[in-house]
Amino acid sequence: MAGQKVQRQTGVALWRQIADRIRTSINHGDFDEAGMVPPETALALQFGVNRHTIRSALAALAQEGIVRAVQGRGTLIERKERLSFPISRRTRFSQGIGDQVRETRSVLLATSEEPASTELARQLKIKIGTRLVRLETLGQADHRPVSRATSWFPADRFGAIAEIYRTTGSITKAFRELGVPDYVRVVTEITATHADEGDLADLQLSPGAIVLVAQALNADLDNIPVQYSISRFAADRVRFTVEN
Amino acid sequence: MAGQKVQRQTGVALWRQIADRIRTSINHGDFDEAGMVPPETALALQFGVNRHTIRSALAALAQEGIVRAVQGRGTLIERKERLSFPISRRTRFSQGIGDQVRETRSVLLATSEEPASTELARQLKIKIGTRLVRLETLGQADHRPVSRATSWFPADRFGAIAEIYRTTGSITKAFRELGVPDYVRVVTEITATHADEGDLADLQLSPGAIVLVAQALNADLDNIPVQYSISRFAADRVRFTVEN
DNA sequence: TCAAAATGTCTATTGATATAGACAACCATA
DNA sequence: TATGGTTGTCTATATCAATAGACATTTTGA
Repeated sequence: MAGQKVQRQTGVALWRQIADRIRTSINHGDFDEAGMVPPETALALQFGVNRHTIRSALAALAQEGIVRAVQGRGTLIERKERLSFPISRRTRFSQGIGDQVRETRSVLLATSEEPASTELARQLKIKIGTRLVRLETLGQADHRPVSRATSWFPADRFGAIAEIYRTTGSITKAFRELGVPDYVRVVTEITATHADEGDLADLQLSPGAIVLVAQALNADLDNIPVQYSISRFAADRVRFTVEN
Repeated sequence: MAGQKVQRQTGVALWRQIADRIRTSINHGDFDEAGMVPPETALALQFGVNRHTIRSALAALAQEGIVRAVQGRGTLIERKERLSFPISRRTRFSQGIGDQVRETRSVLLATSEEPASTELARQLKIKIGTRLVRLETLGQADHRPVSRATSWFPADRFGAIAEIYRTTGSITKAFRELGVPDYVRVVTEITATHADEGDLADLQLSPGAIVLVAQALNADLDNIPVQYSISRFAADRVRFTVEN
């Protein structure tokens, strides 16, 4: 694997490009045998840059907690992870990744009531201006933030959902208490974009990082829409799996 | 929309962060009424940076062909597009986006024959070392590159697929000629990452750009795997839609 | 036709990024 | 314990990124 090129004068510093590539390689398992990253001098040769530039890249990865440099020995890999997140008719946050991590948790960041916009009314198949409950939530796996989501629910049926969610930390349980024994995923739209200000804060990312955006519509068993949500996932921590 | 913050000293130049945000806004339709981007002075105020920094961002977008500055008038939006790409049991490249653009085309970049790696053997449910045909293809919509894909097919059944694909430009037709009247998508894995060197060239992207990566397995009607592919899409040009 | 508003161009200065080289400090092991 | 390989630190220099200000050029519309 000789001479991987990096692009200059593109507005993305070399150290950041290299940090992104090394992080990808770690997640891909390229250095699993040694359990550590190649020496700085080797990386400098490989990427065709100065050793100091490599050091900047590794310092950034150390800041993220991905590697740890030990003088005299080398740079050890501390953590590698990319959770597989299934998307199916029965998509649930905690269930889907439950067998991949020790602990999943969901935190309510904020909630409010607001009238349905044109777009939300179209998605939820209701009239514009219908009152909705909005929930801002943060999904965590083993105490590391994985996703942040904004969800809307018709207020007439689910006015109390925020309070129930706050105590149970589960949408599924909240639905059950409010007379929806089961629900299914109708459609999911997936895009990718750069992390915005909120992503950087909530998901603990660095600028230029990527988020996968999933816009989803859930309906009850009578096919009546019950939830529309926009979830943003740290792209280097998750992968979506669509089973057909 | 006042005072959107940009992050400093993160290895991503301010002009690039701002270019990415403006591109996203354009694709989101934020400036559709005017058909043009706000004045440079207004953007400078909004992002809290110098006007020259805004000009660098707009120059980058002009280079991509997304906007065009006209002295005395303003900066016009030239192009906005994000194709919707359905993922379902019957996912096909050209069919899926056929009604959204005037012309879709698929080009064969390269082909070769190679033995199955451990990973490919696992996916295609064959023995390691089984001979495979590898196809490198480029998908275009209205003469703009949208995706690049690497596909593998068992060589015993599909040894001639490269030649047929080269003339027809269609996997579906090639399958049909080789005795596979129909096929279905078994599973799709979706991730997002930064564009690599090949993406930049083939998809005409700039560094720091995002690609959506879809790893897919297709099987014939007897549920025997016929194709494993890794497709890379320019994230700002497509969106995946999962119908459940 | 003039003025306002917008983009285009130029100079100057500061801080971040990248290269280059040298050497210190530390670890593993022969 | 001596040696080779590794990370840590320092100085110096050149280029890119960002700010600041001034003014020219073009378009639009009052």
